[in-house]
Amino acid sequence: MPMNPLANETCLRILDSESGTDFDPEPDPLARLDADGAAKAYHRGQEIYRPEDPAEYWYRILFGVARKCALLADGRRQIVDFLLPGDLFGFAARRKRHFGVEAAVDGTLVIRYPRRQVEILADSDNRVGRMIRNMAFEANARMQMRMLILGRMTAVEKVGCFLTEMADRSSEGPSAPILLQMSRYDIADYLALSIETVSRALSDLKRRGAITINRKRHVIIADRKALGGLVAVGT
Amino acid sequence: MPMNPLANETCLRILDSESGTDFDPEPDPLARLDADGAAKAYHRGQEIYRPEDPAEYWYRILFGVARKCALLADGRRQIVDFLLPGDLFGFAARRKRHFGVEAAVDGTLVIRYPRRQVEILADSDNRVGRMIRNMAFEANARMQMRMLILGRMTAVEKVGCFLTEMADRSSEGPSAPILLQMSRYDIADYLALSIETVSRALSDLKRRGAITINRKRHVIIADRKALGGLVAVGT
DNA sequence: CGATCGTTTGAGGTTCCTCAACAAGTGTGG
DNA sequence: CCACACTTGTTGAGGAACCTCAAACGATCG
Repeated sequence: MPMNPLANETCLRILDSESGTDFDPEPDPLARLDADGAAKAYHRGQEIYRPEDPAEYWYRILFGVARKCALLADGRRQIVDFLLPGDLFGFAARRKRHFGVEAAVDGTLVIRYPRRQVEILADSDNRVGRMIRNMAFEANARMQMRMLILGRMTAVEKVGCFLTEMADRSSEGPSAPILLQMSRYDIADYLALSIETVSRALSDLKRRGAITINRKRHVIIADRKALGGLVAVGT
Repeated sequence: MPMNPLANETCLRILDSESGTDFDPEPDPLARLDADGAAKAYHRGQEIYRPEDPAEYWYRILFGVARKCALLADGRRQIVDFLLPGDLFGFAARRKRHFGVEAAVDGTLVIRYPRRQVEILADSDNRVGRMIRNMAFEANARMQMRMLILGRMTAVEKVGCFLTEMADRSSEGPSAPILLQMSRYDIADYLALSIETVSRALSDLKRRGAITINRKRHVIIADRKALGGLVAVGT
């Protein structure tokens, strides 16, 4: 079945205790935390947390885009994940993180919860615990899909997967035109490509009629099948 | 600080509720499950579960090595993780998995727990829930490190990281000689390289004196610094 | 208007993959 | 015991994919 590995996975990243988890009536138990949360706006490039910061908070994007990234000493950068509205992030076992998170666009709005509060809530209400576990499992599955993309796909396939992922994660639905809020630099570091290759891949997809592009960051998927990197059965 | 990103992360993959997690006295609450578990031996290449199987069990490796992998329709394969003794795997939110797991060596011994039992235990004992959460967070951090390796490292760096990872995950300690139980094929698919490139990278490291190799699968790290891909601070 | 940033496109170079041959180890059957 | 097939791993030659360097373009902003 030809499908983008990340498609239809991402819509349920957070806040979706329904879908398949058994017996979980309450839509969002974590909402109870919002009273303890502090929201803050960030401009593009501003750090939300650093890898060396003690992991005393969990965060949730309310608006905008953030990037979770790792840096090598010689400047090589890998964006591990894009964080979109609704996404919860910042957990760490053992209080230590290994990645930094920065706003990828101006005006990114982030709410912050004290980790202790969340832990206490999780301990007192096992639906919360289960929800957090499932969230972590989902995140894991996504990361694993991304490893397949990073490791075994060509440049054009990577960009195709990226576009369908963004379409599927869009709040406006998977068929809406895609507004790429992040720069080509960010896309390149997300896909482990150079910006030039990203640009060429986009031009290539456009030439083939798989997408149309207006105003540089506005992409419409014309032929979804022409984009997806096919994921196979597991024999 | 020059360090292998995966080094010293992996020793605490499972069974380590101590280390940094706050207030968790019991060493392994999951051990209580062993009564419900069924152990089984697998030969090399035998499937432990398929991606399309309903996720009704969790598994733990007792002996041997397993590989979690994804397959593309045209034969491209990505090994997402190697599972070593002690590693717990097979969780999925929403009962659906996206990867298969197969034994990578003959005689791999795996114990299987009914998912319901684990869930019930997690709900009844919030130390278990916390432990599972932390496990998932650790797994996540590892996957993210692997993305950096897959995306932004050269072939030789990848192989170097792989060797130090295997050394650090070895039950015999990080300084013991490394017995590579998996084939070059598996290593290649783990690192997203071709087998030839893996072979050449190993020869290269040997030529430089970073490692010595006897009997093809027996590697001794001579100069650990010469292997590691340096992970940088997060600005 | 010039300056800057983000993006595209081209030319050339590097890394890694593919194809191929070969070597070493292992098991099988005569 | 050897011959043989088979698997696994190494090494070389050539080619493809992607990166680097460079130039140019458009948009935005002072």
